[in-house]
Amino acid sequence: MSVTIKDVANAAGVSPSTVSRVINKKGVISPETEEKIFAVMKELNYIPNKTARSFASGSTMAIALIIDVADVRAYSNNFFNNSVFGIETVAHQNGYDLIITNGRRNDIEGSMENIVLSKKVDGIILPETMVKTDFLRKLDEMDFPYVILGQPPVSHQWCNWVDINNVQGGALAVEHLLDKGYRKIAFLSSGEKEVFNRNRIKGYQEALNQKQMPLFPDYIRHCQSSVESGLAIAKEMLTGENPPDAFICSDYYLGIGVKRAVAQVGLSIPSDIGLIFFDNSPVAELIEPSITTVDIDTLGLGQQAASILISKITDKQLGGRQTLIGTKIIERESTQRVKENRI
Amino acid sequence: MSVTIKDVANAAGVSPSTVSRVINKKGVISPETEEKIFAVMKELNYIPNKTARSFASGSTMAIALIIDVADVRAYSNNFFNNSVFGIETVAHQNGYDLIITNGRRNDIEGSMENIVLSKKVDGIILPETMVKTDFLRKLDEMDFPYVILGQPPVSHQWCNWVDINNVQGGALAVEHLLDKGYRKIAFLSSGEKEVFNRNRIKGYQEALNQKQMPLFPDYIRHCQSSVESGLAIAKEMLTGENPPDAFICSDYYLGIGVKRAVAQVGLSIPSDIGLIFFDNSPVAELIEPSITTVDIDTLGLGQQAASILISKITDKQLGGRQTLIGTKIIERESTQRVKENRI
DNA sequence: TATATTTATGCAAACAGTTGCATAAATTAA
DNA sequence: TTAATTTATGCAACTGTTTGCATAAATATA
Repeated sequence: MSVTIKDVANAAGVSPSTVSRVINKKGVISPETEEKIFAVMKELNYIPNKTARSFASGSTMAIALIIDVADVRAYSNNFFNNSVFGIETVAHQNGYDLIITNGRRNDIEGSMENIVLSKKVDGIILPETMVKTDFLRKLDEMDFPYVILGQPPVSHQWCNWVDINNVQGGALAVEHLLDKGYRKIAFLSSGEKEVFNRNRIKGYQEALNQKQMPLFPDYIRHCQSSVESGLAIAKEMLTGENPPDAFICSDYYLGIGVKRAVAQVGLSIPSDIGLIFFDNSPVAELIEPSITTVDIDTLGLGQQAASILISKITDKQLGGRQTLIGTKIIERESTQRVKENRI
Repeated sequence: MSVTIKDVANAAGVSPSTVSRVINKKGVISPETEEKIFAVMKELNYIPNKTARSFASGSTMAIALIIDVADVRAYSNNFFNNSVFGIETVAHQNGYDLIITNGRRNDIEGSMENIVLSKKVDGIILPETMVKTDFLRKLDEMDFPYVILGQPPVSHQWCNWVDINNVQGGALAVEHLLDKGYRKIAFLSSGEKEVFNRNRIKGYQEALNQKQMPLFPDYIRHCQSSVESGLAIAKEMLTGENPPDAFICSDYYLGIGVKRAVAQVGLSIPSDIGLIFFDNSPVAELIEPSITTVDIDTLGLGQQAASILISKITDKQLGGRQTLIGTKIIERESTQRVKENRI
């Protein structure tokens, strides 16, 4: 049917093992033999059969990304998109194929069976939200390489993980708003349980403390990730006692909610109220006023995760790597309390 | 090392072939034997080795999606996201794994080698933008299953492809605007070459003809996919002779550009100017006024593509399938020239 | 009861590479 | 010149599963 290593070997007058060694650059081969074999491979259009190689060598040269639809929205619509590109790019550079598999809520065991135990891939990347301690323990027992996107439970804090530096993001947002003259900064989170929200709040609190600003407990509110939720809570806060003069939101749905609330109570952004949301979605620069964001490098997140995973596959002795990907403020109109002095 | 089919066979007192037949539900097996084997498999935690199965059977139970970063934006940010979920879901339901591989502009041959010729997958899905006629011809010669997302060149119009019904989308947009009382409808495309733009324009023209409305050639403008481009061209049209009173845009960047242009020339949406853009991005309902969109079912696109591909893999005799996925109008404020009579 | 058919299972080859070990040839050291 | 070492290659086993063919046992048919 198709050309095999034997055909190449016969045509080149050598044994299949020699051809194999040329392909894999293993062992010592005389320059003439090597040249000859390359020529024959080209002539016969020989492409090694990946399945056979995996089978014989025991390594699949593939990694899997396990995802859950729910996660995709956790960071943003671009999260998946960008991270996948990052992962795929690095994987490809290193000769690995990328398999995408949906964790299908709570069926992480299914993924385990489908991908890990069936020897389909050499390593996996999985989001923190899908982590179950048992599952990680099994992986550890098997010495199976994995990297977590996000920060895992404390029991596994020394495993390989990569996360956005959400603490820093929260702090940067506060510092930026203080810089711009806002003094009463509220934080709307998209959920109490999410580790990333907790970290952002941590950064928010630390920055306020460090700048010796008062910390109002009821300025931290956990909402759902929706425009309606953001609108309702922001409106309540703005019309209550001790209203804030700025909001940091965990995602753009909440941000849009705040924007509407501000309009509804007759105030305006940025002169009365400052607004920042996390994740530099295209929405931020398309609406009016444009919104200052905390940019999170999801592409870098994916690249880093893939890179660490591949290192671990290559060298199983490698110790844990914990990486935080820095965030940065992208300044737009929504935080310009004082008109900018443009040069 | 790990449990193999032999271990199961030994433990159950049968031959490996019998175990294999149980796993694959092939041939006739006595109920007692089957039961026994299932019990042993469970007891030993036996998981078949996928690589070995692929190797022996010649089918990998995997499909690949070949993408190019450029395409991701062609339809929208959600295109990739949603389509991938659609593909993955259907693939998984049928026992297939999904491999994502970046076509890396113009290196479709590289993908061919990496994925197709190396026997890594049983079939591929690839976007029309990556299609090269030679490449398809090679696939045809090998009788290798593939499905195209979008409409391929005429030479391959009878191969398997799935596309959004862009002609219908263009027509629906026109009909909706006419319904709402707009009479001079312009179309801003995101590029002259793109097949989807040409189809949308075709639908636009057909609908206008059918409704016996005049067709102004300079109402069709090809822009770049950017806010700036949309703004510039819309402004030019609005301030020129014979200004339109409505715009259909190929994507939301152009749509936002039009929105800004309308504001800059002192008109307003929807009372003076109607606006619709393609692809129901979240942006559409977050900005003010909210924008009527032509919704394209990218999830369905992916599902359908995977479904057809798998049918083709299963039955190579199967003839070509050409599928158009219907679009629909999602009505919002930007096309309410006359205040809606709410009940 | 003998023969034909069906049912259930085993045997062994095949899939296409990789790799440890053996070995012949070439080179270097003694 | 012989022995030791290095270099280059081949041999053959091995990876885990599938599957065509053979066959024994059970059942149906004559």
